[in-house]
Amino acid sequence: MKTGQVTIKDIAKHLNISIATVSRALRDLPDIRPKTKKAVLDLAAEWDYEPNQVALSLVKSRTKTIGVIVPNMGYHFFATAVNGIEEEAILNGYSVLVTQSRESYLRELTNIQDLARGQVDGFIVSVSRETSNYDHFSKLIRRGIPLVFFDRDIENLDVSKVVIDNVLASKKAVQHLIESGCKRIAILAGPAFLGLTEQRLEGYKQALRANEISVDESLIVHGDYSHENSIYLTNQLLDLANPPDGIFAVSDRLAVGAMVAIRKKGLRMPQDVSIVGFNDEPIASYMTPTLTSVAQPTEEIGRIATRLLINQLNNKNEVFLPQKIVVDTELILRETSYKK
Amino acid sequence: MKTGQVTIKDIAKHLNISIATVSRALRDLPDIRPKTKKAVLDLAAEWDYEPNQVALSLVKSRTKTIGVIVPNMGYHFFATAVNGIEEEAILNGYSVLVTQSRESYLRELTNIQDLARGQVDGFIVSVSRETSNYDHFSKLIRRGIPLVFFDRDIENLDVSKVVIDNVLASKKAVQHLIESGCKRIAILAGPAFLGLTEQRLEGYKQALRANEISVDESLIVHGDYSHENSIYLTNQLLDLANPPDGIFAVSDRLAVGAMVAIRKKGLRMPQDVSIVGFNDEPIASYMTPTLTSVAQPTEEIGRIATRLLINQLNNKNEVFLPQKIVVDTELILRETSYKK
DNA sequence: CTGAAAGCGCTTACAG
DNA sequence: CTGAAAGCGCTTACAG
Repeated sequence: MKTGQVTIKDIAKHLNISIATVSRALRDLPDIRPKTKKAVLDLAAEWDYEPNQVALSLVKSRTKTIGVIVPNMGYHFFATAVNGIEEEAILNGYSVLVTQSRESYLRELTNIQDLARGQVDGFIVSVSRETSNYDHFSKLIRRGIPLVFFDRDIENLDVSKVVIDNVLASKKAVQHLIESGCKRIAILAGPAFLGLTEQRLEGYKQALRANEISVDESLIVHGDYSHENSIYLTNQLLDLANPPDGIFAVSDRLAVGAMVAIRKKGLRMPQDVSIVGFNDEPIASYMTPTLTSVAQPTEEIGRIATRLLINQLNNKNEVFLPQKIVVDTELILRETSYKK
Repeated sequence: MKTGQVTIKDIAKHLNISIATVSRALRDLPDIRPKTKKAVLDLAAEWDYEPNQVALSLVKSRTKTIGVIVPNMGYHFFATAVNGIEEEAILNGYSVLVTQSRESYLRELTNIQDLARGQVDGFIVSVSRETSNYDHFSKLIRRGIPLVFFDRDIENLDVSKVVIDNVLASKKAVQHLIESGCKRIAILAGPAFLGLTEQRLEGYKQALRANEISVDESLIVHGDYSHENSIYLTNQLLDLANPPDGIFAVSDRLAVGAMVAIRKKGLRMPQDVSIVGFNDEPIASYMTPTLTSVAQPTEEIGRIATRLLINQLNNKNEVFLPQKIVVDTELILRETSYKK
């Protein structure tokens, strides 16, 4: 009985054959005497032999592993997207290595650098809120390491991406609030400087303009996605001399914070204030009242991103044409807004 | 300008020196002529050289990577625990590779097998609900690959673990319900056959017995942690001829489902039914009414597990004594139960 | 059907 | 201060 990690060398020595023969037996290659093969397989089983992937990766110059970097797995959206990525990766014989940037540029940078040292064949990334320097991505491209963005992307970078039409999704949400009778609609717009934030803000403005409602800057508030911040911002809105009667939150987390703040003020939803969230997380159905929200096909987004990446990986020597896939969203009507 | 992955061989050739010298220059080792070193460093920077971790791992026979296997990152508890693991790992120069079993034994098995092929130095695992065959863990131990359990563990296996005292935590929760006036207390007990389920059920029974309340089997219901299932089970309880006036749910997910079901029946909380959940997830504070719940130091649990594992990794040649760390829980009182 | 040799990208004694 | 050689665990032509 051998202890510790068993190698083909150990097996070869014990059986008095060459490592090449052991390798062939283990991989079920032809041209091997049945008796030899059986001896190798038996001993391998007895000794719990497992091929060393690290050695294999070195020989093959590929790891069959995809690196995924998301801001935070605690966000339901990312946990779901990663599930889609994993499913699709497994289907194609790939493993997935997930790391979080925790919204820190530095962390995103080191995660990329670490994994880019040969541990993964390519990356699927949703950019951290803090990231405004894109050199780490450019370097990846320069080094020929495939990269696909999803959800939060970066403009002007020659990579594939899968996103939703944020302008349109946001416009539809605000249009719904207008149609259900809201006159003063505020937006909890998320972190400033995030491309996604700007797009959703743009959709908000477009909807107002289309209905000849003037944009009131005091109804536009920015901030991170935390619960506490959302409560703080909502109180700020409700304390205005002329408070909003509708709030569009660009995430369900923000919407939930808003609901808690509104309830605490003794206001009713949707009678006093209507709310629309974004992402349609499970919590939208758990709240009282249940929350109207913009749904994205989150798992599918992960799957598409994975397909794009694997496709690029499989055609590394052909010319690469970055693709931008835009998936549809759907407004799910619930109790925090009037149906129309 | 070189394209593709640059190696020390490329640099050595271009500079007309040996790879050993390049290696030394890159790693800042002594005994190297400043001029040589500068030439190497400059070229490495120009060419975006990154050392190949795969090759390094092979040479060093260790990857400095910890494999983590959890049932589901979508559960807030595991997302939080993994955050703790990551923090502690980074602090010690380790990377973390996270995979999900998705509550599937088969998936847990293949995840372990894949990562055990040299990709990680050790494992931190919370066992899948389905797992009743432990051979994959025994094999790990036999092969000398360190393993630490947290939350959901397995008895009679020679490994370290970090857990809470589930019997005690559960007993305290039920005692609280009794003290706040509940006469008929039901338990949403989670998946049967999970060690953790049995322990929490045992605590429930102990609390009842200590108060001379007889155990009514119709008030004990099992099932998975899904929202739909929780609603179904709660309806079943509420439809009893003699329905409960208190429910102890062994997870907040179950408690939230129960709350939705109770609300739909037009019952009030805590006036008609009191509720206590488990884990004290953020959602406990978002619900209306806010949810009383048993809090565990989840991040800290992850950190402790990581410390145990790294410690074992650093002392591989010494005799190993498995440790069982039990951390404290705390009952957080909120609106779904009467304070006393 | 089997083995010797080269190589994947790196580190590490050992010479000089 | 630098290089040649062996080795980490494996695969892959190439001989025989």
